[in-house]
Amino acid sequence: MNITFDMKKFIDNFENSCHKVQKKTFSKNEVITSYIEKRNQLCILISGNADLVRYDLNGNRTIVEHFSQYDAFGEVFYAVTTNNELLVEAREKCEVLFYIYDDIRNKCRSNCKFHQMLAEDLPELILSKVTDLNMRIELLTKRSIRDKLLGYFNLVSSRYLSKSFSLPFSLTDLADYLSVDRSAMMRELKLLKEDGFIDKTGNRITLLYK
Amino acid sequence: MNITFDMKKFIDNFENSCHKVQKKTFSKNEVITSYIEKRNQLCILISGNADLVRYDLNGNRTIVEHFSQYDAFGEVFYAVTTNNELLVEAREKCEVLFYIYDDIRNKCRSNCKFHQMLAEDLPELILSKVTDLNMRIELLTKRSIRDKLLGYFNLVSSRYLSKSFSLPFSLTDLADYLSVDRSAMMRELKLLKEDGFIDKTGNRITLLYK
DNA sequence: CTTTTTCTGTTGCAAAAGCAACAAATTATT
DNA sequence: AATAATTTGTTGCTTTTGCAACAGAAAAAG
Repeated sequence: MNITFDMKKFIDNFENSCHKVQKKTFSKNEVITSYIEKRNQLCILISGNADLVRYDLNGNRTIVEHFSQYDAFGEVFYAVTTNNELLVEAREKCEVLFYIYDDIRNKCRSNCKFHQMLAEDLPELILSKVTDLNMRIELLTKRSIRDKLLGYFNLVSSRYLSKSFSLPFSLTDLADYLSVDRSAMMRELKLLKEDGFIDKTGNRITLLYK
Repeated sequence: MNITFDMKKFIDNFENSCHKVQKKTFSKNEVITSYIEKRNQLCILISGNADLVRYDLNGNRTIVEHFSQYDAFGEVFYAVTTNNELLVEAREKCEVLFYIYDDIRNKCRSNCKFHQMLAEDLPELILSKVTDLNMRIELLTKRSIRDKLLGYFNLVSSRYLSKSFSLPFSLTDLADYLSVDRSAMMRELKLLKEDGFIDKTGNRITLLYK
């Protein structure tokens, strides 16, 4: 995520700040939080990476969002209307800060410097979430697996400023992220290679066009 | 959109407030704004309804978002990475307020009451956008046209608190909103009727399950 | 270092979705 | 009120995607 204020510096100064903020560590595959209850939680990932995953009634798994350092997540962002399970799962060892959203908006405001600063930059924080989600929607509205793949590769490519990059997750996960069948996606990857659009070795992709 | 503060009252008191805010009226099919240039615009729809529409290179049209009274939109919410055209088009006569986002965050803050109030409620405003987009993503990640239709109908149904409702747009537009082929969607609607899931007369839908 | 588990790559077949085209119905326009 | 434009409903055919199943590769666990 693209945050305009200096999250690192901000987080570094956290320790001797507000006692209401909890910092927890999770190991691989642990569930960081679930979006079932209404806790109005806002979480920030300090290290590691994690996925927001939905399991639907047909047994499909969807990676709704992928989080890396300094990304924000939590129920504040999600009006849980669905009866599907929504979990944030650690992909590797993760450190996470837990806030209560109401504390950022109200209570702590006047007395706690930490929450006050966070409140100050809250619009930017949430706004970067919005732009992220809009990019995700643009991907998902592409009509074919091919266009979804190319769209995704373009995003990653421009993020790393390089035509060549490693995918941030496994191909199995990529299929769940693009919301398509894995084997169909593998087939399309092969075709993209054959048609000279990309090169692919393991999960390293090189774009050959433009 | 679900805003927690009283947008109506807020808008009503606008007239004798800040001269930087522009109010414009658009007639049906007019382009309210385009997301090509970087103007950092934030718009609020006071009346009417409009769509954020994307036209891609394959000639597909996608309704990215649908806006009705008091919904917010504009480039602030969208990091335009794509080379596709992104337009907000009026579906009927629309009144729209135009803000510059920076004015809300910085300049006007101390002296203009209107911007000050808006800044105050900005996190809530943006947050409701986030939850909207998340619902949209949930729809788009459904694997079949049937599930997309049912998911969408559930949303509308719970919004109107009724199993029976009129669709807020035409079936042609619904297909563009769900990002599927229109004729395939029509076929699926027929099947949903035949299978006893829904009843349908024109664009009035009645849910027959649960 | 060996075993177990997960991930990758592939395929044949079935199902779903897209495309194209058209007539009928509805809605706008003059 | 007549004409034009758009939307709805339908269908045959084609293409794409999904499903199931499996073998080999790679990664994780013991």
